[in-house]
Amino acid sequence: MRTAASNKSPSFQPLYMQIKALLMASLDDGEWPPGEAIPSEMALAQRFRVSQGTVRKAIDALAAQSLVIRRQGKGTFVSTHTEEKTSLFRFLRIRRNDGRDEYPASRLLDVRRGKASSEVARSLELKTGDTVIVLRRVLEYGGQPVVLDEIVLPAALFKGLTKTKLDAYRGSMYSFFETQFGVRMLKAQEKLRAVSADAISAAILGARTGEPLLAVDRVTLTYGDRPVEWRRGLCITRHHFYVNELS
Amino acid sequence: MRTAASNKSPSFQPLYMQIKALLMASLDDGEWPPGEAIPSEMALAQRFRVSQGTVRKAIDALAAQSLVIRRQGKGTFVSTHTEEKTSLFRFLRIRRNDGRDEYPASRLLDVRRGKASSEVARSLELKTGDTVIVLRRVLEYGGQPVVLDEIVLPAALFKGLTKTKLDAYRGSMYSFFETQFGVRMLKAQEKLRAVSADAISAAILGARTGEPLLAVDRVTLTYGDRPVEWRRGLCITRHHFYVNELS
DNA sequence: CAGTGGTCTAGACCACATC
DNA sequence: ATGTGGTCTAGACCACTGG
Repeated sequence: MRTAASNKSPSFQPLYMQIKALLMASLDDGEWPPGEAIPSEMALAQRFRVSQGTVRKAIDALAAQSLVIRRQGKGTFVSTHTEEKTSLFRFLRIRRNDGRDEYPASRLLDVRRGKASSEVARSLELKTGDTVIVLRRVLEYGGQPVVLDEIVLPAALFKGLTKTKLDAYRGSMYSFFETQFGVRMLKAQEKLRAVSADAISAAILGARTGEPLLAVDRVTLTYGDRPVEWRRGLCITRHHFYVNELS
Repeated sequence: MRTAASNKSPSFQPLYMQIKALLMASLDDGEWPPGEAIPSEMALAQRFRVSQGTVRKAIDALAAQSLVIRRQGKGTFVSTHTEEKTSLFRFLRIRRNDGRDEYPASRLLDVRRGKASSEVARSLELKTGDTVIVLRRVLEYGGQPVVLDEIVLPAALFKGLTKTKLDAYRGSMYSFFETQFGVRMLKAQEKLRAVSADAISAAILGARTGEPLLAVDRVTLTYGDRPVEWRRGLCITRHHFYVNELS
């Protein structure tokens, strides 16, 4: 039985992909907030008038992208940067040399408004000179500074962001963005290079000027692959490293 | 209808996972060589006396780990480092700053036998002092040296590897390992740091002594997560970077 | 216990590749 | 025309969670 729209061969898209797109649109709209359960597979099957198996494939595809998390016996939940460590620090790749697990503390240095450089504008799909918010913060492991981040955000999406508010917030930065501004960081593209520490960075990180640092440039994307954050992290890799899995 | 072995609740494993394990064992045995097609889903379903859908889930799981590649209308193929660019350079994360696609040429410097250091022994699950083969090679982009690799292999797995044979081989190093020694590189774990160029590396890469280099330590695994390669790459990131996608 | 996601099956049909 | 993987359905049953 086919009750949903049929699709002849040219530019064919499977039903479950169409369902997936509908679900993604609802997620983008905020119909189900982060951390909450989406309707059950049966309920969604009725809503879209397809079989449960088709909804299942659509949800599987969303789960593969970490947009939702399935929990057997409980339901399917919109993923979030707010809850346990594993989702709080989903994008954090810095580890200790000695293998001990440790999650860093964040210390905010300053928040200012500025204008997008041409490089940042290109990355964030803004016009050069558009207003941006620039944060600097340090990640500390065991009290020692390890990463200096400069974070650039489109001002239009983060109206009213101030140092005071961020300092008062308890939780990760992405959790803050998610709960206070409804901006959800879904995936990111990073470019890594080795650079020499400049005097300012060296002072903040307790490094020598000229010491090699790992530079991590990140563009973070939300629904529809819209870029919403640019950041550059400078990491001192004396006692830490950046981890990656290839497959 | 359930014709295959049933499985009561304690330490339950789904049928398709058992099938997946059987398929992986056959892959490890070399029953179907890299690049070749495995039997059709229907044939496998009959062989294991399960439904086609169950075989499908097992193969889907293998495909998700890139152990096989599905090609609609043609079959399912054992993945390889030998064929097109995309699989030849599956593990290569170095890109040009200007965004142009380019695949590097490899220039082998030397091949020698040696003894495993304690660090290498730990990574490769050998005993300190076990015999290893050590290669050094340079990756060149547009004729310019960009990466200096030191590659350590357990001698027991690569008997008869010589510089002459490797120089004569046309194709990537992993393709060489796969076709000549039956050692298949399936996944890898990398640790990245920024370091200062020593005099030797600097000379080879055309860098200044002390210039920051990206150090990429890699342990590569084959079936059963057995480590079969340790390498350290030193990359000059003036005109190139290491790319990574987070999700 | 009821409700959720997870597995397994059987069969029909579609899209793609090859002959 | 045939054979491959890909989609979709419907129904049965299993495993996990929470009241």
